[in-house]
Amino acid sequence: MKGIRQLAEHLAISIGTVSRALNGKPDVNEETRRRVLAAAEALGYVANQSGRSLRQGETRVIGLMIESSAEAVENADNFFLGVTSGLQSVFARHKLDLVMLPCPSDEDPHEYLKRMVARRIVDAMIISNTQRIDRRIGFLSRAEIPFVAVGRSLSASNSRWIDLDFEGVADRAVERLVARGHRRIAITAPLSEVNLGYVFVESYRRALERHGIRFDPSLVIRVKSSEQGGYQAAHELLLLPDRPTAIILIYELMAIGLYRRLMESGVMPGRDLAVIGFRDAPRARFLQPSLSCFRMSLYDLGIALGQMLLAHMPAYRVLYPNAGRNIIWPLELVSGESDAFEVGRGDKEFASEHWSK
Amino acid sequence: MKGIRQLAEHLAISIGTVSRALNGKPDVNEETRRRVLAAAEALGYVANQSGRSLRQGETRVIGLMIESSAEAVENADNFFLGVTSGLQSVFARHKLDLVMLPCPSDEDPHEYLKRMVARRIVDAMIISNTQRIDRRIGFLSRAEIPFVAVGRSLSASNSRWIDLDFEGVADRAVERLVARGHRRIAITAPLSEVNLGYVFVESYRRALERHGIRFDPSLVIRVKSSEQGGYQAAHELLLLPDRPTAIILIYELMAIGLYRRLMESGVMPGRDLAVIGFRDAPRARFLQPSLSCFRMSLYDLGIALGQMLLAHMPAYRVLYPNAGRNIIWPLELVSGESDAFEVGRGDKEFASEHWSK
DNA sequence: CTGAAAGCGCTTACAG
DNA sequence: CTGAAAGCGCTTACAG
Repeated sequence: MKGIRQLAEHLAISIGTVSRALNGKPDVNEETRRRVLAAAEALGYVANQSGRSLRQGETRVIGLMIESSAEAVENADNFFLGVTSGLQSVFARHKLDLVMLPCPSDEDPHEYLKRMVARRIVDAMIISNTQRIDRRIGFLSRAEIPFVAVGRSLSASNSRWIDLDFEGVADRAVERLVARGHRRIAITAPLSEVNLGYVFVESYRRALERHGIRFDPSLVIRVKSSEQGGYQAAHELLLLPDRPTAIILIYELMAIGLYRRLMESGVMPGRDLAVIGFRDAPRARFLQPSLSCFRMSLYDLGIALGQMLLAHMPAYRVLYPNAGRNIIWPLELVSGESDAFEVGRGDKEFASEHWSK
Repeated sequence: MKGIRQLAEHLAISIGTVSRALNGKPDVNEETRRRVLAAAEALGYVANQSGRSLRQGETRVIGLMIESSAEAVENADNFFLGVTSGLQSVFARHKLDLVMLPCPSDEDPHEYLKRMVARRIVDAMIISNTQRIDRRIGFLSRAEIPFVAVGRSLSASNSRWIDLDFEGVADRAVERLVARGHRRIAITAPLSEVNLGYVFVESYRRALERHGIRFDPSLVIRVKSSEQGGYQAAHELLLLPDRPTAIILIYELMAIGLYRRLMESGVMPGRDLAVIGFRDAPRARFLQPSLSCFRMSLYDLGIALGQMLLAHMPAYRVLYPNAGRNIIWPLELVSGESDAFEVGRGDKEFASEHWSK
């Protein structure tokens, strides 16, 4: 089966009618439609997307841009694959297909995005790994390409994003640790300009200050967001004068390397150092002691992203009137053993007493 | 900037000449070409891919089909993202773009593939997660869509694939363990019909028999290829009568759950049970004791896949005369502590003595 | 070396 | 309810 012309010929009918029947237009005789549909099915006909796209000015493809740099690969977990399922469940209802666009490591993400958009491979985009200043946002806005960002950005003055609740996580982590007597609490931050690093550290700073603890920049440990980075973070932490009694990680898998390095030095997480992770991951679930961390549903996040995107595409807007502008995505604390102890000024007993009165 | 017509108007030149200049056709005045290129750059013109595709009958997009089922997400690591970089380095030379096509969990992979191909979103495909019998292979062959599979299949009688060297891995793992006195060696296998499971178990069986060890089906532990599956595998192993002294894992991250379960029972990997993993992964590198496993370069695999695919696309065939049909991809053993001990008939001393003479 | 024109496979006003 | 025709944005024989 080649094209619509052959199908029409086979049915002895015009291509216009075939097209209308296939696309569910109302003004087609039901018997005709039935025959067309049956023949298309039998002959395996599916409309050539290039023809449709050219005529309609849309591709019915949504792009999810991800990074495939060496570091991204090294750190990769299932985040985007998890989100993908949720996105697809929304897009499938409108016969939109999702493709993942991996930006090569040696290409500037902004240039890559421009190329993809200009080529008109997709109708709309989901971008991620948002930078503090991100030129992609202005570009997509000016080009009038509907898009949603995973992660807020200073550049996103007038565009849509969903971001994880870094403030909430930092708040609750700090509060929990302070309640257990911790005063010197370290935190990890990414090396790159990715905006979540700024947001997370700032939230941590404010949370500390609310509890009357001075922010100490030397307790912000900048490392890669990977297992390796966790190992490095533990290494740096152990070298700090007046060693912190707790650490908050920005990425759950860092706990794997962190635990390893601590144990090499005989420092026991959950006894000598409190550790709180970020998202939970299957990998981190097998850590011993189990990791206190924050949980979320990637699938639900995907659904929210998909709905928010459709809410800003002219063709679907009316169907998603309630998909608000920006969302801070909540995470739920999962209590583990990695921070299940109390510290005091001098000894652990003091902390317990102090705490119980 | 809209289309080629506007660009041509702006240059006071015909669209045909603009097109030829942009596409590097030889019969264009160099001065004209320079002007066209400069104007395109200045005005941000990039050819609309739908128009090109329709006219040329090709999209210049290559698809990499991956699974996004719940289990795939759960088990996901950086395998495909790693391969992606290598693929792109090959495709970039020919201005081909790579998109990842995630098959939704609730859609049959065969139907999904048909839809993608029929819509003509891509010119060629890389498929993965090859099943023992895989209808996608016959479909792509009949449709004359160039493709390469990651993983061999019984269906691939006349098509191209690259697969990991499961035989070599099983051989060397068994040989290494037997040399250290092990006779009861367990192995994990996937629950699904994915072909690598069959290949791996069969290679293990043959390796055992070469060493005069009878194959015992009860030592093939079928679990999910994930951390959770590793936990389950350890659980089942501990319940086996006449407990095995060694286990070979088909997926490196299983070691994380396996270690956890073993340690819960006071069984120490590397002392009470020898463990050999498959590929190494950043995650598994932090295990203690360190995991003996097999290493490979995902980037190089991506390059080989890309070249093999291009070697079977009419437009590029001549450029890749040496990209053979099928490749068994070698892996290199990385010696860790997880199998660094010897066992004997009765006690460890015997084995050492036996071994040293 | 350049221009004018055909046509890739569709969808969609328009006419009947 | 159906058909004939235009046209989406390109590339490419063809003529000059």
